[in-house]
Amino acid sequence: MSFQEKVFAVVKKTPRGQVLTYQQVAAKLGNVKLARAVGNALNKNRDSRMPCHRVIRSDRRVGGFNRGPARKIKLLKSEGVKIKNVKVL
DNA sequence: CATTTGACGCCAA
DNA sequence: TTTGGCGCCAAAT
Repeated sequence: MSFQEKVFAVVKKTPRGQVLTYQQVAAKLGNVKLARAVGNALNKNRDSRMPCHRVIRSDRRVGGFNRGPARKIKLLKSEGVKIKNVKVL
């Protein structure tokens, strides 16, 4: 199982309305420092069935996304996650 | 095989 | 509070 597949699995588990941090995902994979690689994996895989918008930064900012925060924020809000500007609650 | 890239995280100025 | 710099890792070049 490749690194990205693991990331994929973890993110897929994320319940609707809940968000994970890259750090948290990385921790599940065994090492917190993998946070970067996690984001990288999502970026490269970009699977449509992968709720990558539920993955945020540890400082609670939305973090990276495709085409500005709007897209991700919108999706998150649709799932019941409230956002204050770029901050996730 | 050596470097660069990137959706991160933390700390010091 | 906002920058900038450094460390860390996987995948792409």
